Amino acid sequence: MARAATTSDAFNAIAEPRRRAILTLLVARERPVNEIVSELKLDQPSVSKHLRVLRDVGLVRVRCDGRQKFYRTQAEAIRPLHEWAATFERYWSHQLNRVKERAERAAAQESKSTPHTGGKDDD
Amino acid sequence: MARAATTSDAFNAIAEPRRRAILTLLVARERPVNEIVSELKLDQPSVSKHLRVLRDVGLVRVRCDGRQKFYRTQAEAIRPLHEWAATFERYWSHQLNRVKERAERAAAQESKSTPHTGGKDDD
DNA sequence: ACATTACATGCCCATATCGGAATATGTCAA
DNA sequence: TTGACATATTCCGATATGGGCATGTAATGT
Repeated sequence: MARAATTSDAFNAIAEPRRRAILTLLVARERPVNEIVSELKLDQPSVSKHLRVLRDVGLVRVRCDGRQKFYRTQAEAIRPLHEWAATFERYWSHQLNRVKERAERAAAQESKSTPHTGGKDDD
Repeated sequence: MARAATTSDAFNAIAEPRRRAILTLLVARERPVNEIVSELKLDQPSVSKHLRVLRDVGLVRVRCDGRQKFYRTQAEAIRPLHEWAATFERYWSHQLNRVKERAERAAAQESKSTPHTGGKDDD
């Protein structure tokens, strides 16, 4: 087997930096393809292919008007990502708290004696 | 060119479902490799390879003790992902609000006449 | 009808991937 | 030293990718 298809998942789809750029560009308002091309300075077939991937995983929607197609980010599709990442939030808070506490202890010590070896801490 | 390396980015690294599983498993407490193997029912070389990728992008840290290596999720490394996704939060809220408003208007109308064509709404 | 505009798709190629199996490295124990 | 245990790395093959370029298709204008 090889890597999972880019279209298999929102996680796989957003791994590509240009696709993230496209999503960012299209979140505020819909835009026709040529505008994405000129704005991000990619060539048109490339943009179309990226849009295809994003479309396949529901990260963008299209509205057709004459010969133009207006794409727009489907923000809800990013939510699962956000929620998955949020799962880890309390843990990085923990770590930050530990760092903070240590800094505070160090500062308290600093004003008394200036030691060079801190107390024995985890991580 | 091919797809960007899995080790090029946290975004690329977490595209793989098993790597996400590993991160989830290792966030609460550190574990030796064999425990990851038995817990997730993957074979050992596979786990070692995934850990290598995660390590390369700073998503896990290792502590060596004798012949064992204890891995643990480095939660901070997931933060950029969370923040990138959070960028879109207000937009999916918007959409939800619009849906909600429409539902409320519809409900209000419902109690009066039961029309079949709503007002002209965007999206 | 014909040219032009706006996108989408197809083809080729170099590359990185993941799985599987084997093997290498490193540590402890007898 | 020899052997068992814990983990890492390597080689292989199949596959999907993204860039570049050409071509296809649909809608508009003249």
